[in-house]
Amino acid sequence: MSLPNATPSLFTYFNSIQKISSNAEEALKAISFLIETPKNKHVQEIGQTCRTYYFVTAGLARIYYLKDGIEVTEYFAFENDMIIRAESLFTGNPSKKAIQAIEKTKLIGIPASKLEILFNSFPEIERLFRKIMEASYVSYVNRMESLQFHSAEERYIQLISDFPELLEKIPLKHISSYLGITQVSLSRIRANIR
Amino acid sequence: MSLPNATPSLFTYFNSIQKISSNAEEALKAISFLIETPKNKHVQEIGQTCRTYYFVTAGLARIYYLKDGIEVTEYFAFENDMIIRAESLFTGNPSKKAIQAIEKTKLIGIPASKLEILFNSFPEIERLFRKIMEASYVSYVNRMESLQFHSAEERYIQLISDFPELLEKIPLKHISSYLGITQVSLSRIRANIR
DNA sequence: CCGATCCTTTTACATTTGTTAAATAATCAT
DNA sequence: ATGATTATTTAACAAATGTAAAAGGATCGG
Repeated sequence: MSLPNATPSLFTYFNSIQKISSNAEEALKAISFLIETPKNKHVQEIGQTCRTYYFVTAGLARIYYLKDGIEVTEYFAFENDMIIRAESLFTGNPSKKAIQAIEKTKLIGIPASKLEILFNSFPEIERLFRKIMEASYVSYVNRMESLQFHSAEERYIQLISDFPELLEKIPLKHISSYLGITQVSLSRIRANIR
Repeated sequence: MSLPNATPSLFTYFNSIQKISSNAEEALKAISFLIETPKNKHVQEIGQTCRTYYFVTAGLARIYYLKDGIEVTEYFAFENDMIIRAESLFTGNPSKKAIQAIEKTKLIGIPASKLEILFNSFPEIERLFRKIMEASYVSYVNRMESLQFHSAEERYIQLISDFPELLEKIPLKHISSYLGITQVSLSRIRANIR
C-alpha cells in the first residue's frame, strides 16, 4: 500500500538532504509503503534477500545477527535513519541479518526495484540516494574508528552521551553487543563509572 | 593536468560497475588528473579539507591519522580502490587524516566540484558514483562486523588470507593498527600461529 | 498476586591485550 | 661497508575483557 495523506517527516528530512521537486516527491511517495511493527517484531527475517530500503519514522529498530547462537546487534536506527541490510541489498545475496523493531515502530519501505526505475526519470531522486549513501558511509567510517581506537568504556560513554534515550529504550544486552563487548563486561564498566 | 592518452584500467573497472557512454567517459577523463607519488610521500596532509576523490591505479596507499602521537592506519587502498577522506569530503570539515603512498603509487584524482557539475549533465556518472558509494559502504559494514566480533587473531588471519601481498608490502606496525591492536600484540599473534 | 521468564549484576578465574623496556633484525643514508 | 635509524620480536607485568555460574531484579501472563 502506498502512503496515507499525512506527509511523514521523513520527506522533510529528505528535502533537507537534497531538495526534490514535488513531482519527484509524489513519485517517491507512490512507491513507498508504511509498516507499523509492534515491539520485538521482525521487519525482515534472517535468510531473506533484502530488496527494500527502510527508514524509521517513529520508534526504534535494530539490525542483528547470530554469532555462535548469540544475538549480536550491528546497528540501531532512530527517527529518519535508514535501515538496510546493505550486504544483501547491494549484492543480491541472502542476508545473515534480521531487522527487528525494538519498540512499537513505524517504518517507510521503498522497494529497490521500483526505486531504480524512478532513478531513470528523476535524477534528483538518485542524487538524494547518493547523498544518503555518503552520509551512511561517513557514519560507518566514524563507528569503525571508534571501535578500532577507543576502549569499551570510552565507546559506552560516547554512546550514551550521543543517545541518552538509548538506556531507557534498549536492553543493555543489545547495547553491549553493539559496543563489541559482552554483557558482563558492560556491567562492570557501568559499575566502574558510577 | 588531465589524463594522458593511455586509458587507465580504472575506467575499465568503472564500466564494470556501471556502463557509461563514451561521451561520459571522455568528460570524466577530462576532469581527472594523474598523480605519481614516491614511496612514503603524502598525497594529502592532515588538516587539509578534502575536495578530491582519489583512486589507486597502481601501487598502494593508506589513510592514517595520529592518536596520542601514534600513527593509526584506517584504510589500505589497492588497485582500483577508491581512497577518500569521507568525513571531510562529504562534510566540508578539515580532515584529521592523511593519505600516504606506501610504495611508489599512481593515483587518479577527480575534483569533487567538477564531478558535481558532471553529475548534472551525465546522470550515468552520478549513478556510477552512487554505486561506488554502495560498494564502499558494504565494505565498511563488513569491516566493522569483523572488528566487532572477531578476535584480533581471526582478523589477522582473515586479512592475510584476503591480501597475501600485504605482508611483503606493508610494515607490520601499519597492519597492527589497521587491525585495531598494538604492534606487540600482533607480534605475539604471529608467534602463536607459527 | 504468583510463578516463570528474562534482564542485569556480581564473583571468580582464564585469556587476551596493553605497556614499557630491552634485545634483535632489517633498512637506509653516507 | 658502517653507523644510524627504523622495524620487529621478546619479556615481564598490568589492565581489560571473556567465560561460566550464581544471585538479584524486573517484567509479564495468567
